[in-house]
Amino acid sequence: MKEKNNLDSFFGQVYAVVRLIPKGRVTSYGAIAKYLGTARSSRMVGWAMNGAHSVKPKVPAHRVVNRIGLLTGKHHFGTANEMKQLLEKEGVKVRKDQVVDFKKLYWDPAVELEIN
DNA sequence: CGATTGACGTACG
DNA sequence: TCGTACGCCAATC
Repeated sequence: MKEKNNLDSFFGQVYAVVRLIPKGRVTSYGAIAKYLGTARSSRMVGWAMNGAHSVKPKVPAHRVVNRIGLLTGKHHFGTANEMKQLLEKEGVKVRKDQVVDFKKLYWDPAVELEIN
């Protein structure tokens, strides 16, 4: 059986925000955590993504990277190249497991969603 | 039930 | 500026 999105849980909120990430954009775990009000629990965002593969619709976890734009979670996609391919496919260039022009492609929900 | 780990981030030296 | 230590909270062993 399948569970609901668990939007009532911290994980569900993370999934919702990640799904709001525009194509060709990337964000960081801390940005999401901060948006949810748990900036100090940035690690929990990573844990939430751990279950992202079990959530539908699929969560574009490949758009979520660490603070320096490094594909730290690439190893969780099954294949490391998978994450890189997905990012490049959406227009995000990846160089040595690191997002190119990350600062320019950075999408902060705490800002983008606020001005909207 | 207790200790360790973890897809991070910030603080301190 | 770079390297190391600590904190956060949940899940796993």
